[in-house]
Amino acid sequence: MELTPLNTSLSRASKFKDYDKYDTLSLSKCLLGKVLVSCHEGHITAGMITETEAYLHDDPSCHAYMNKKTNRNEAMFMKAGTGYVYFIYGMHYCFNVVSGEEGLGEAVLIRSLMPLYGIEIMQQRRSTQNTKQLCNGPGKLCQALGIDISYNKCSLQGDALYILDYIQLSENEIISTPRIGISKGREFLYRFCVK
DNA sequence: GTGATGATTTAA
DNA sequence: TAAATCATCACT
Repeated sequence: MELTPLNTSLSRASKFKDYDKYDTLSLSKCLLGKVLVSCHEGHITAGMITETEAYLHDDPSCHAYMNKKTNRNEAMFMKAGTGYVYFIYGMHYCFNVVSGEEGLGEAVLIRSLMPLYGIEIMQQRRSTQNTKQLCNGPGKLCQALGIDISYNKCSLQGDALYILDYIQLSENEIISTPRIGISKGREFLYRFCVK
């Protein structure tokens, strides 16, 4: 697929708002093909979501498993369409979209993007020219889009970080596999990728 | 206060 | 394959 500049189809795309209309697994698939946009320190960067993972409330690998609230996972219990950002391995941020009923504790981890806009800024932030290496990992895409802990608990219906409708994918264009980097809950096929 | 751990990335 | 690197969490 060719990279598309923001000034054509994206400028006419509408902001996705129906976070509370989907259960978490549906939202994980629904977000594939949409575009995550950040306006950070005066720069717009954006990429199409190509990989997601679902974290359900009754799933042992979920930060909110057993309805356990901690300082870190507080955002997961907020309403669908809230950003949940956490810091891990002493150096990386991961970005999630809170989903499901408010108070339930579910989210969709955004694992990979196809860079679409602000690629030079992403290259600067990531310290690499290699476009394929800009957003192909949860920590990488956060660095590329300037997503840090200040975006935790932000509304994704605002102007700083939001999602645009873009490409509508069908079920047979999505593949499901076990999630990456977890020790529990490997039996669930909760990782979704664009074929 | 202490110690183990982690939804990762990078370089070797 | 292993090191980097530290906030977060549970608690000897």
